[in-house]
Amino acid sequence: MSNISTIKRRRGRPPKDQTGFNDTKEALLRSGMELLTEKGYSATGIDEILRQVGVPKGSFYHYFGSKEVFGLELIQYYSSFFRHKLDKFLTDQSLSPIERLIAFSEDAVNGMAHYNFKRGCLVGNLGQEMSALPEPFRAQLKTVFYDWQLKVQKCLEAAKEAGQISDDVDCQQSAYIFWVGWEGAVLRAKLERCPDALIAFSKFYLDSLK
Amino acid sequence: MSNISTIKRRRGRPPKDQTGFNDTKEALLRSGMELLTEKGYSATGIDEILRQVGVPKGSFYHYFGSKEVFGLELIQYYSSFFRHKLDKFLTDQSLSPIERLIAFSEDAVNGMAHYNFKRGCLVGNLGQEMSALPEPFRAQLKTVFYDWQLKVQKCLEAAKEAGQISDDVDCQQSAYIFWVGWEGAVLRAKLERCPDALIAFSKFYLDSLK
DNA sequence: ATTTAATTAGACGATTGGTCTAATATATTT
DNA sequence: AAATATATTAGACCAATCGTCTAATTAAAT
Repeated sequence: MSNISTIKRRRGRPPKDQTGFNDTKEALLRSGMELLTEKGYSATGIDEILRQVGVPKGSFYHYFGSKEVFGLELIQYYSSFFRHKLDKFLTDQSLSPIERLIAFSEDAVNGMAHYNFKRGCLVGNLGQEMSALPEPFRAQLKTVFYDWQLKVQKCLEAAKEAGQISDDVDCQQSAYIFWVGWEGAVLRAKLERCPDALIAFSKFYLDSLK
Repeated sequence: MSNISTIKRRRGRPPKDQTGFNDTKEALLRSGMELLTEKGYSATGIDEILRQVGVPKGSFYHYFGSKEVFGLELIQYYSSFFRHKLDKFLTDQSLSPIERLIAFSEDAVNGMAHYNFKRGCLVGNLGQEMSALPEPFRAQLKTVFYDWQLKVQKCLEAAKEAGQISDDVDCQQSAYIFWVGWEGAVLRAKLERCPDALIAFSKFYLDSLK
């Protein structure tokens, strides 16, 4: 099921570690990311995360003041993970701008297929749950979407420059629409356990740019 | 907050009621619909529904064998509620086919605004939560989407007939896309607590039909 | 009048969620 | 090296949640 390391940690203050890399905290975030992209915030219990990582509750509350704080850090964690993925595709100079968008969407299809369409997008999941979430989540999630939107916008501008898309396209607005629709497609792909919605939306969207 | 009737019910077998209308069961479904469209399945507790309606647990488990059964009935309840709304707009003969779609989306904007963008779409919410839900939910949700899709498809075919949209439009595929994107827009509207996404997607979609 | 059916009332046990304090081990200071 | 401070784990604890089950109440059916 999951391949998170469950090495037993020693009690007490750990020996100095110049790498500055925190194993337990990292593992908690990784596990949280897995579980929350699958089931969302409310449906995921702390105990579940703990069990998966193999640490007791004390560790969790040592690193995170509460589930809410954990959630907020997780958004950051996920968003920086996803930002890299986006950059990898959307600034790939070996591809034309439109090819970059296609590459991103193909990768997403593969990614979702890899987990049998059980995992979606953390940001989308949390957005859907918004009214059950602590209010501070909202601002954070909006910021993340805006960040992603900018990256798509840049890519569209490059496409326009290259004459791949119509001059009439409003790149900012169109990038906004992309994420609106894309999250809908991810949702639907999870429901149908198949990539149809992702593929269909991607095609539909790219056609609209001509 | 909520205006569900919390009339105290009498204990014991109720007097015969030829209307066949069940007050308590109806109230539980109504309350469930409110809470689940806001917070989803996992985040909503049975006790919360009970409290809102003002009945004890015994009543709940008298009418519904389990939370799962309740959820499944709720999907039916919501879907028939929504079907009426869809029909009201999408078969309104006083409007042109495209105007019907516009009317639907305007009504949705008003509806969401009315609840301060806290409530979304029950079916979308549950779709997002899918991996945390009992498996029988999946088939039911897919069926509902298919039903809605057919209604939009009919409307698009009428639009084509009337020469309002391009002959090239694949009405079935386009109706599918509509719901993919629309659910994304609802999600986003909830997150941003404003109708921008709904309006933007609606415009974008209609433009694509030309 | 008696029995049967429908419904509410709410106690109960198992499980889980989140918080908090104590125990333990290493680092730092003197 | 003894004393103190810091980092981390261990897990007790209480409140809430879920689902079950029995009793109580009322009306219908016989």
